[in-house]
Amino acid sequence: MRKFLLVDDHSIVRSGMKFLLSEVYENVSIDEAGNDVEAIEKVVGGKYDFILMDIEMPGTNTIKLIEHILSLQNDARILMFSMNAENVYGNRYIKAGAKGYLSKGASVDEIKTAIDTVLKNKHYYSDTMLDGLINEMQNKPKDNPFEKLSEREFSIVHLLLKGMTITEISSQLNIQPSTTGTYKARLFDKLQVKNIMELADLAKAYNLKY
Amino acid sequence: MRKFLLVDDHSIVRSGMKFLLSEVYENVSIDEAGNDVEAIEKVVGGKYDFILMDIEMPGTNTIKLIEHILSLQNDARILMFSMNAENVYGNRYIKAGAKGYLSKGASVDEIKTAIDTVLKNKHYYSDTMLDGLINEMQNKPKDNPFEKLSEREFSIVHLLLKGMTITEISSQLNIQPSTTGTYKARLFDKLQVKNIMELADLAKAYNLKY
DNA sequence: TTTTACTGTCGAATTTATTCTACATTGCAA
DNA sequence: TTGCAATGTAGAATAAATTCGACAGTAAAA
Repeated sequence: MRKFLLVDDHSIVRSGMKFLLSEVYENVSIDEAGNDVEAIEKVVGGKYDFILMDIEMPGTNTIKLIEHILSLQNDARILMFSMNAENVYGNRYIKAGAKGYLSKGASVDEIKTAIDTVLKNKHYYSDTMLDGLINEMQNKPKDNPFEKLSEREFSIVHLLLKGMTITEISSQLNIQPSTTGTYKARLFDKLQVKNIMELADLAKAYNLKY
Repeated sequence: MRKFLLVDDHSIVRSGMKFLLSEVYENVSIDEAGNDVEAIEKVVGGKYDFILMDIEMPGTNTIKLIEHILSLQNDARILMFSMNAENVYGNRYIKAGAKGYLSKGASVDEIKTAIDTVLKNKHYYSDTMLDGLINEMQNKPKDNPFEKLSEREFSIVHLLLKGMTITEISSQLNIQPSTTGTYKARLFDKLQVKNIMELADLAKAYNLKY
């Protein structure tokens, strides 16, 4: 009899997953947790063969939760999933020790594949996440990604974060818009963000003062 | 034999709901739709006794979908639900003709209650939504600037907040970039913001979920 | 019932941003 | 000391965003 644990704050999702799992796997008992505290309680109560965890749970630091669970059961097989759009920071969860990441668009079949993969103690990555992973592997990340920026790029970040446009920045710094554009492209690349919103998020995540 | 329809882009949620419903109600056939087109197709194919619909579906104007369905079946009993945080703007859906609104935090029991209520052709409101409704009835000063936005503008805000570009939004919504631009300008004007950064701040200030 | 205000939508013109390539500098590692 | 990688900087070409004027439909107000 294998034991599965579902960690998600949406009871509907838990029910859905439970249904799917019970349909595919025989001889499994499926526990549920609606938040981090419950999750820890469950894991303290006994080891699990598989843990499926939602990434977005209000008031919960999922990374810490992963680490905490792993400290209680170091061979835990955790599969993360997100109900929202593709999470660019998916690899953070892998780094924290999760065995895989499943994104919103996943079909029921893909979910099953992912679970099967993780159950075999292998890693599962959605395609979109693979890119990010490879990228990161290729250039060993410094703890603070903003440290990778040059002076000029850094100042552009600040101006950008103030909501200034390329033209405004350009005239303030007395350089050509194309130059500013180059900086922007370079720094977006270095920071692995796709738009200002993500830049802002990242800045907040590293509590960059601006 | 009653007919239910589930409209949601997450297959997991559909499975979950299906499971819940089939557990509670006997003699029901449950159809699924993953987007607006499928939903319309289903409704055209025959009336439903109950329709459960997710509020957040990419590329779908839920309000329009409600209206469209109602135009096909004017006695349709539609219950809206959201996987995201409490939606302060739930009344929009009621106004459009939905019979009720169920928010993220809903427990399985609450979901059942809601469905039962709607099935009896009565309205169901989550507590948090009631406050908003009462507020509106009392004509309290609506200090929330987002209330001033039109439906279309509102959805643009969301997409914008996701970091999407004008072009991306335009193709997702199947409208011209110039149109999207017009909305953006209008909503920026209504909200008195100058750039996305300010929009994001404002959204956070009024804890607009996105 | 006419008028007015708001909406959803565009096209064209214009302004901005982005991309790509390029080229000096400079610091540092081989 | 050579040589490469990172930097600061542009120009040209291209792509995208913005502005502006317009128009029809609708709901609300007078």
